Amino acid sequence: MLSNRTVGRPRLEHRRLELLNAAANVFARKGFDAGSVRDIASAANVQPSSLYHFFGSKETLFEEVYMEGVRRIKTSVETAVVTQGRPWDKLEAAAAAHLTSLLEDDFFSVVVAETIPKGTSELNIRLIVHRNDYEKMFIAFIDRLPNLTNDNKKYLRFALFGALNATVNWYQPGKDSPEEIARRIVGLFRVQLDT
Amino acid sequence: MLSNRTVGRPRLEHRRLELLNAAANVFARKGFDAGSVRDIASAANVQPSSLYHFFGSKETLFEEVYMEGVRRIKTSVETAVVTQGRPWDKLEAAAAAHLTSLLEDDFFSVVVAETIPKGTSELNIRLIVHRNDYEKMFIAFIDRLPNLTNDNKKYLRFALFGALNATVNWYQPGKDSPEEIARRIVGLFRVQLDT
Amino acid sequence: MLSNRTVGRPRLEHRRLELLNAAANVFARKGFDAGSVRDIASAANVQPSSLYHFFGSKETLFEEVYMEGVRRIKTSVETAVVTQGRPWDKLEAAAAAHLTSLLEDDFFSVVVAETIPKGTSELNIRLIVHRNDYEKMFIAFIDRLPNLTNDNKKYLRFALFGALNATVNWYQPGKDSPEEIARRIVGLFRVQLDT
Amino acid sequence: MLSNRTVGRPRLEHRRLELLNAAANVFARKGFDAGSVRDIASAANVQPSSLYHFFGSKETLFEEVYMEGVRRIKTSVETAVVTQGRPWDKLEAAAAAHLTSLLEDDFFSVVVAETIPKGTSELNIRLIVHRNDYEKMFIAFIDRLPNLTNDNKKYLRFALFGALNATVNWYQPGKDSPEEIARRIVGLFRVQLDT
DNA sequence: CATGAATGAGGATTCATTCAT
DNA sequence: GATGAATGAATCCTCATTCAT
Repeated sequence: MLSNRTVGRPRLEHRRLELLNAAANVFARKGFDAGSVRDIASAANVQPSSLYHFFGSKETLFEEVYMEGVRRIKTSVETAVVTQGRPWDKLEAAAAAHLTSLLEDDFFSVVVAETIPKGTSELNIRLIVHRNDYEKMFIAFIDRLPNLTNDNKKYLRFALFGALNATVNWYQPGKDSPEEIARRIVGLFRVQLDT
Repeated sequence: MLSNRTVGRPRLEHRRLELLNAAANVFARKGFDAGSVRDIASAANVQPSSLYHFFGSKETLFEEVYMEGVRRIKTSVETAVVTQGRPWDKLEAAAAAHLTSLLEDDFFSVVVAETIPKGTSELNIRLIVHRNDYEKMFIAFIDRLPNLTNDNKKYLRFALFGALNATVNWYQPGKDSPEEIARRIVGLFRVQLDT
Repeated sequence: MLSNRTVGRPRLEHRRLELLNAAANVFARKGFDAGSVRDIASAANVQPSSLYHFFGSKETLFEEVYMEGVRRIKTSVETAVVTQGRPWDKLEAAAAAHLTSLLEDDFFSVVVAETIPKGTSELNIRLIVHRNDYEKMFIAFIDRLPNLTNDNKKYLRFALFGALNATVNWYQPGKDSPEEIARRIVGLFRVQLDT
Repeated sequence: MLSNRTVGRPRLEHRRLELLNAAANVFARKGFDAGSVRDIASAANVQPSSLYHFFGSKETLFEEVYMEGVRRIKTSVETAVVTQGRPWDKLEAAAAAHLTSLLEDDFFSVVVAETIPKGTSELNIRLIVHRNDYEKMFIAFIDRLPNLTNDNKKYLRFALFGALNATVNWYQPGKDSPEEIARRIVGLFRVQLDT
């Protein structure tokens, strides 16, 4: 027989996730500054004060959304990559997974893509750590590409990330799919070097 | 020989420009939402109410900063490009000018680079118009590149803009110069086709 | 016997009513424009921001005061009128009740009497609706007066309302009572026709 | 030959009158509190600071408008009255003139009719003095009515003023004319006593 | 005479957050 | 666990007014 307190847990986690979802939604649409605690609470059909049972502050709430976003992209990229053997194929698959997360309604990932933490506030520094955690994966993929100088690898990484994350600004749902976009963008870099 | 009709003006415009500079500075560092009118006023050693002598609202102030940013990048790109003859060289020179504006202390340009207007607020729609005005220039350069399908041109444009604008997130003043960065990034796309 | 379903409520409504009272007081003394949210808050020993817990805006707060004012006059007129049988007596009793509300410390009624909504702002249009709701009662009393043409009824109504509401400008507490004033004013119109 | 300084005067007075007109217009439409100095200045195509060449403050500007309003109604009532011989006819003519000023686009008179000064602010006390100056005229007309007790006279005055000034709230330009309205309203009081 | 520039006080409202219930 | 109430600081902006030019 299970004890009561483990029976109660899933309920709790469920509530937490609801709030997190609402927060992701709001932050993805409005950003950290313009997305208010009130917005989030009302999106979750809850009073603002209730949020503080689960999250210490707006900042930590944002951080949790951000971390969850990183986790999700990471997972989807990891999954996508295993089926590929050749380095450039791996990179392309990773890019496709990255874009799919970003462009198809996963608000958590959108928050990660749109929030480029700068400055030296404590929050931002923590966000950078989370983000790096993810970007390391890409660095690894790029590292294994053949025939590239270290410098080229560095610039390829920056350019690829910039190009991929910018898609949120021009992507149009009906048209080219995230996979297609990934193929085309990676293709721009790939042709010349993958010989 | 100077014309008479602008005598006296510079003084008047001077104050306006000071305030505009302060605003550019604040908006570049904090963004539209987090950059408050108070911040800007105190950066200009002025009372917040004084700003409203020159600008009708925070939004129009931001818009003016944005427009000035667009104007500056545009001018610097136009200037940089004339000395180049071959299409890829033109593009590289344009990218270099773009990055120089962005990365070297020109807050106006930074505002343009970091503000990617989305959504349908009236302000954002106006910003998009200003921005398109500038991007058209780049489209023209890319259009003249040889041996590229229309699709490739489209993706090249999106990827290049994404890669260039993302530099603000990782650029470090002491290291590679904007020109060098531009050369490397354009180089990633260039090699294969520019033969 | 009290029902259970409102147990606990009075406490909650109590606070709201306090604020409404403070607002009525301020609006009655200074009017809508000159009566500030700060005035009201400090009259209620509360922070201005606390008002927004109960009322969405200064306008809706005012509207609630106005509606409550209408409700109170209406109730007092309805009560006063039932004891009277003859049409002119009914009208006089109504006028007396109207003036009593207006002149004796009921800030809510004073707000109604002093705010003559004009113009086409959304607030004013709503106020007119509330006011008409009340004036309809008087129209009914006047309608039942004998020996009056429709035109005379119309002018009697306008003149009587004008005369009654203007009393707030000259009424002096120690002197003629509201009832006496009502009797005299109605008497001016009454003599000739009530035969 | 006229000296220069008397030649210049009319110009100045003309300007002053323009500003006064603009102020009357704004105050009539919005009232003292909601009508801002900016509103007035822009209605007069002038900078706010320019107003202070002619008027010491918003309050004194309002007071001048008010005084001018009183002067105008007074004049028009005086003129209207001379052609009448019988007391009730005089009163009716006065009421007609009063209403004509009020209802037909004379913003100055409207300000007087709509501003019922209360309270003990210095401005309001001065306004009351101006207003009394005018009301004395009406008191005189009423005083000469035959067969009325003093009390009746007092109430007649208050009621008549109330009824007349309230017309601004329901008057509709196309319908009954001010003269007609005056005739009807005075008629309500007149019939019974003018025998 | 007119005004552009500036101001400090105050306008209504929203903010993230706390806490007793 | 949830919330209604409250808060103080901050939000953008408007106010009437002053004064050097």
